Amino acid sequence: MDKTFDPATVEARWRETWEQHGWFAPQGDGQPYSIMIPPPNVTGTLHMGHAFQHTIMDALTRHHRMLGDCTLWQPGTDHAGIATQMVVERNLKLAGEPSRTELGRKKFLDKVWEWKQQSGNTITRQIRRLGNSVDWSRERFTMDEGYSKAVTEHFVRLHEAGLIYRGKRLVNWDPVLQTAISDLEVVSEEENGKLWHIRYPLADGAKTQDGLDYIVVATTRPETMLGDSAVAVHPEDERFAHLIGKQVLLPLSERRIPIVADTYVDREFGSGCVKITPAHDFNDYALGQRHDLAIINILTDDARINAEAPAPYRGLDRFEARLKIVADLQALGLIEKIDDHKLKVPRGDRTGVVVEPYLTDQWFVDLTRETRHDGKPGPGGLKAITEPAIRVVEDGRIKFVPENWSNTYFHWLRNIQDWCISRQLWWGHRIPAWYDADGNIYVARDEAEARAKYQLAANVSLRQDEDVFDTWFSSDIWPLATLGWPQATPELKKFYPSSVLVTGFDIIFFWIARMVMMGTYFTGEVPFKEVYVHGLIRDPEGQKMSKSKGNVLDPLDLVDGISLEDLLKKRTTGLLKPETAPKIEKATRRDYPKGIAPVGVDALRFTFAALASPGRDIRFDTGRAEGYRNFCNKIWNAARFVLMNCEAQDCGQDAALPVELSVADRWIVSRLQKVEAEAAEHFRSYRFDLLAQSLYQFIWNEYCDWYLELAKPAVLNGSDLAKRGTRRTLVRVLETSLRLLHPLMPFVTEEVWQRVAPLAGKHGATIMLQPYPLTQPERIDEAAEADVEWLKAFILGVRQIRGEMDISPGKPLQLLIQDASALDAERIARMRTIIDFIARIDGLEMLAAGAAVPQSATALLGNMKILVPMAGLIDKDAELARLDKLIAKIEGDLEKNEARLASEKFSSGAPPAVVEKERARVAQQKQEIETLRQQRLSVAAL
RNA sequence: GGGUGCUUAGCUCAGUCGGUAGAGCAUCGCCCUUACAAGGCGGGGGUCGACGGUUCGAGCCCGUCAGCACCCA
Repeated sequence: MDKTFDPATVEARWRETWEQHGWFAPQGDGQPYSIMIPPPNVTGTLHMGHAFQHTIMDALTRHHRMLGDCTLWQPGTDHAGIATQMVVERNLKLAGEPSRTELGRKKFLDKVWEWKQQSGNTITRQIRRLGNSVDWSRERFTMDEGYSKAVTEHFVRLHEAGLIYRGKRLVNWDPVLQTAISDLEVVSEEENGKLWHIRYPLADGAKTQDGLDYIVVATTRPETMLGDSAVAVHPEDERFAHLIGKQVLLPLSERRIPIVADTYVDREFGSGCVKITPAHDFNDYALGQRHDLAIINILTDDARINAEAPAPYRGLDRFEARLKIVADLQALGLIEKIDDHKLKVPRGDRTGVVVEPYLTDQWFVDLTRETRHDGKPGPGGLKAITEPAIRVVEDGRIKFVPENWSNTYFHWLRNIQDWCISRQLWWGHRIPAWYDADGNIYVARDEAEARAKYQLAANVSLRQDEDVFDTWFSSDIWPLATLGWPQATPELKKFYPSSVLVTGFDIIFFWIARMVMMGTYFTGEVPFKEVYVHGLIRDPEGQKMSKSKGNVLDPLDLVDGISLEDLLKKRTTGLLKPETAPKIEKATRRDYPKGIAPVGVDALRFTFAALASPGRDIRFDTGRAEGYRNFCNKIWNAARFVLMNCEAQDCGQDAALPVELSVADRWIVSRLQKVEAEAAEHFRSYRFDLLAQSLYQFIWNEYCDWYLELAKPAVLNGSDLAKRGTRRTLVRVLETSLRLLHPLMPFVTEEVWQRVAPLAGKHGATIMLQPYPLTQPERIDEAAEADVEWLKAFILGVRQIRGEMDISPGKPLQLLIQDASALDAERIARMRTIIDFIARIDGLEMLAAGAAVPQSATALLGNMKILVPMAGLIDKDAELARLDKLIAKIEGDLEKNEARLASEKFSSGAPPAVVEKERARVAQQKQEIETLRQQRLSVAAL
């Protein structure tokens, strides 16, 4: 074996072997365990969030596979309608090719498929590199034929059940993409704007209380006044009570519009009068419905002023129109004042342009009605879809981890709106609805079925709806359709419901809730039993990682390493705002002055696991990853040691031969049982951080730091029986540790296991199909643990003297022991070989109580004094300083403890056992101080 | 405005049942000791955000406040 672990070669070899052997596919007749991958965007690339999420899913998958479950991790990708269409459009533009609209629908879609062929395997290749054990033979894409059929099917069935309707509604309209987008795709942030106070003249000679012939409305969007159909005041606002029912003359448009009263109006805001534009504001729309107001749309699809508006404004962009309107109003003397104003501006999350509330025909899933929207008998969406989706979480059929995410889920579902599922895009599942010349709608699985179903003559010409479904209205059946739904396949029967969904909180609404709705609606069963919600990966400053901020990390750059120059290049090329490059460069130089050192996949995965504390985002720390790379190397070298000492030796594989187990052997086996129990518990509770900590601690601090050292004397000089026992323990504990660790660190464990397993009498083609270690409580040996704890304390005492006296570790020491208890003496006698070896002792003398002691440095172990004679070795002042430090430390503690014990409250209030423990501690500390003081006196007297 | 989470060593984070606060990285000293210098051994480093309450005892339970982050309106 090489002296250091080289991840790259090991990874390349194993990920191919595993996949080629088909070991990722479900096998055996164990109980089913399944995880559906949250399908990444097919044209995307792997980011840190994926790598993190996949680490967790792979750990769970490998764990259950090793437990003998029939385990499926279902992979696949999503077509990501808007995102992909935008990417392809941008590529066309960059390449100077014809635009989407110039190409036309069919040719454009060919281009998208081309792009998918070309870049669609980037992300799956990246997933492979991380060793993720997904069943590639079952890979699905949401635009696959079978999947698309399922999407159509679920739409048609919902439609037949009266849960889908088409209607003219205000939607969020992205004027660049020229499509409706959902609330969830709109991000509203506070921006600096203006509040225009505009005078609306009163009609018919009406006057305000102050005798003015106009009222003032305040608006943040003056251009919408072209579509005003009323002015509203609060019904209890005395200032305007006499004007309710009167009319104003809308400036510029010269239309008469009514003054209405509605409690929606905030009397304190602006002038207390609000202009009402039902076609261009959600609140105004609702108010307009209540008051039966006209709905006047004044915008085109690309947010220009349309022909409804007065001629001078037609064709102007909405922001140009705003300028002109304000100027014209000013010229007319109708601007009362203009204030600075902060307001929430809604922007499309893809384009960043201001989104318009816009009145269009769209398809909706009913989620809010008690009964069917079409008046036919049967439940509406509230009863049929929404309430059942709430109930399955309430009654525990779905459990969120951490639990409190269920509140977010409930809150959203209890305030839900109908779901607009149509998008004015080309890339996606085309809506299976056809229109005849009169605009009648026919919904069916295809045109032929539509004709048959609605008994349409062959000569009736039908035109299919141009729109496609919202991408989430296809991934909502991901757990079903990937398993073959609507067919009742064996896979569906076996793996649905899936065991757990692993995902980020940001898509609780987008995806989780919708899978629950659809899964439960169509099968009566939940799509997954648990939802593990993980945090976000952030940069070292705690910022979200994003391309535009230039702080993204490619997980594979951590795996392979990257130079500062290459990282800079990656982060600053192709920026939407090239002017941010210097800032990005500065931050990058600060965070990664030497670039990023390669750590390998195992270390990256282990880092994610170690940082995966529940309910917490992760600031990614490359230092931590490097620490875990060292852990891989530690394992590697521990294995080298074990192999050097055990290969071609008798390692006790033959169970018939007798063995002798040392106290160290029994200790490490006992500790192993406890770690196995912890691992099981931490997997059960999704505490990957604690799991990582337990395994790291056991392997490094117990197995490597202590057990390998303790084993050395036995392996070198022990009897044949002892050698066999220790070799067997060395090999078995290592082999077991590798299996324990395998779900987190698949590569290094596989590579090492291949070499170590035969020595442990294990034979198998791969560690990934070996049983996961389970605790055997009967092998816990508290006596051995106590012995070794004592032994470690003994050796620590000697090492502290060495360390602080600057005595070289190699220099053999003489020890004197005084005031040993019978147990101390017995332990010394029994473990003498180990003590001599590890502490480098070449003489140990038990002194009688009260015997004269030469000048020595002292360590205490209980009441026992471990003395290192000073002659020629130890500096008097150094020893005095050391003793003073020790004494001061114990005195500090003692003072606190004595005060506590002296308090009446404590001795009468605390449980007797606690008081007793405290007494014993105080007595012990007093004794120690006394001993150390005497020792100090005798050293000082030198 | 409503909600959630966070605040612990210089940095990144654990801390289970309330019983004297831990890890990694960084730092200091010694050591290239036969698995490992990506290492070994030893050390230093803390008013657990603030205040109040419950309790014999609070990092942990309760309340108030501050700061930060996110979600919803």
